[in-house]
Amino acid sequence: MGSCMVGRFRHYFSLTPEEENLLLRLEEKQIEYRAGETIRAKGENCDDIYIVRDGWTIISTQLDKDVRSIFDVRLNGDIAGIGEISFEHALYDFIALTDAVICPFPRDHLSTLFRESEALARTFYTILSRDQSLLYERFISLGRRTALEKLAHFIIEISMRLQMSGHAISDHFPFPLRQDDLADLLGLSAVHVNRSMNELKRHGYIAYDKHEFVIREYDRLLRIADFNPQFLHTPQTHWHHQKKDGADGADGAWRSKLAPPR
Amino acid sequence: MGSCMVGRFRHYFSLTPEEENLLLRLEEKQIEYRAGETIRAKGENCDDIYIVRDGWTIISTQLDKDVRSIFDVRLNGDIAGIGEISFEHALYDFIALTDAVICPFPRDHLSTLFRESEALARTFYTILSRDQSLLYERFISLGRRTALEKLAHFIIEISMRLQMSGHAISDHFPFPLRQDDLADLLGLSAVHVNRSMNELKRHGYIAYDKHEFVIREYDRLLRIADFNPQFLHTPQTHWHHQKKDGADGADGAWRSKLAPPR
DNA sequence: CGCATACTTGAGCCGAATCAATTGGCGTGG
DNA sequence: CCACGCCAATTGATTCGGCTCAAGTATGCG
Repeated sequence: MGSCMVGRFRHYFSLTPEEENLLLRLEEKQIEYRAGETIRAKGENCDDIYIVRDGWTIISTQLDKDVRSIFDVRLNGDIAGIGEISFEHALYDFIALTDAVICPFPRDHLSTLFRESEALARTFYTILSRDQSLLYERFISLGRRTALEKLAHFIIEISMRLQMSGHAISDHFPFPLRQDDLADLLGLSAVHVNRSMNELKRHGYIAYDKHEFVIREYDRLLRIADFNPQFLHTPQTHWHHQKKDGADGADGAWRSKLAPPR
Repeated sequence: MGSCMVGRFRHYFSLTPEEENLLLRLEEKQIEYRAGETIRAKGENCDDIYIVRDGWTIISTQLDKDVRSIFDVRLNGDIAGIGEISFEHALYDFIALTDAVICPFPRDHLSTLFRESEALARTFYTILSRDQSLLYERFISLGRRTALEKLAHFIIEISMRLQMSGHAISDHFPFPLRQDDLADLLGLSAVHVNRSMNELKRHGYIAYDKHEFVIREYDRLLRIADFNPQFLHTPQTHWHHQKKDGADGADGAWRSKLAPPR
């Protein structure tokens, strides 16, 4: 089996064998974690950067006995820990939500990689850049959206990220987040997450059983969430759902082209 | 007069003359904007990266006729636009709040700079890294803090950032944000910002006249905000306020050392 | 002086939090 | 195979922080 980074970078341009080797080096070491285990706790040494190779993980912090904040979900092919590169000790927790396979590598590998290949460096930036706009979009959720909108937006975000990282079907996917995880991620109470999720379900927009999630009315969700796919570098081909019920003035806004990396 | 980047980098290590020249190159071009002007609008070409040399600026987006979200305030010495490096068109607006001096430079300059000096590259990362933890901290505000806490936290953040970027006194500074800016930044309504600010004022924790801001009880604010200075790379010497009224169990938490950049 | 743009204050309402209790699945051990 | 306990999900009742609407006050500026 290959590397998940190689796959991801191929998303943007074709790699030379040397570049492929450089990337593979980042995933030389693989560590398995069980659901719930802490990959790297706040305060620990943070010389390493991580690639999530498999499983769902979160970056979070425990503010108090019973108040937590989750900053991000890191999935297959995502990078974690660059935000703390310049600190001596990690500022936040990095935790496996499900069983997970993680590839840690020393941060110096990055410098080497950048030195060896301009294209890799650029693509690395591309990915980091996407991650930041991801944060910005969740910012909007936290600051300016209702519970229903927050949930709709997050569900779509996840569905698209999963699809981009190789998950075949975008409207049917595993969803290991518990309701209190969603709460801490979206700035809600678990109780209210429950009510809102059930409202989405009752309307038939979504369905879920155990931790299998189904999006039944993609475009309805899109409209609720006012979702802007630009920030994910989503190629148009990923967008077939929007077609039906297309008589919508705001449509053009997200019928946008992929920004080609340069 | 020198470069604000040079000053900022010196904060972390001493520069060789060559490195200083590389940095100066980033600020070769300077453009002045008037308060309210848009430096770079959403949708525009974003080949440039910006250094804020003087003035207050924000990164924001207009979601609707009367709903806006502000992601960040960029001050003297801050960098803007790297988050969009990989996109063809800017995703967010970059706006001058006060009269401002901005130094745009082509993104390629960054690659050159990275190639020429390992130390500069690392410090650049240090700064970006701080910016991300800044975002994370505001995340906590948006998701898990009350209006009073949000305001207290933001006020302290700004006061410390200003001080770090050369502003002499940390508890007395200009504050050009209007109440509806604060609202859009912290996920509140302008009306509620008003009430909460006045509550802080009534208690005597802060004072402001026009756009001059005074922090009267720093440690009280710190306690309200549950502020963690670690994420700003704050050297201990900046911390004299905490001394008085020190009989506080949680004190040790933020009496932490600066993480030296490496 | 008159208009515009903040800021301020009050009244009423609503979304979401909190508290509390119940349900249902699932693993463990008897 | 059932009893027990745990934990997530669910549901109801109540409270509250913050929003909206609306009116009034500064302050500044052409």
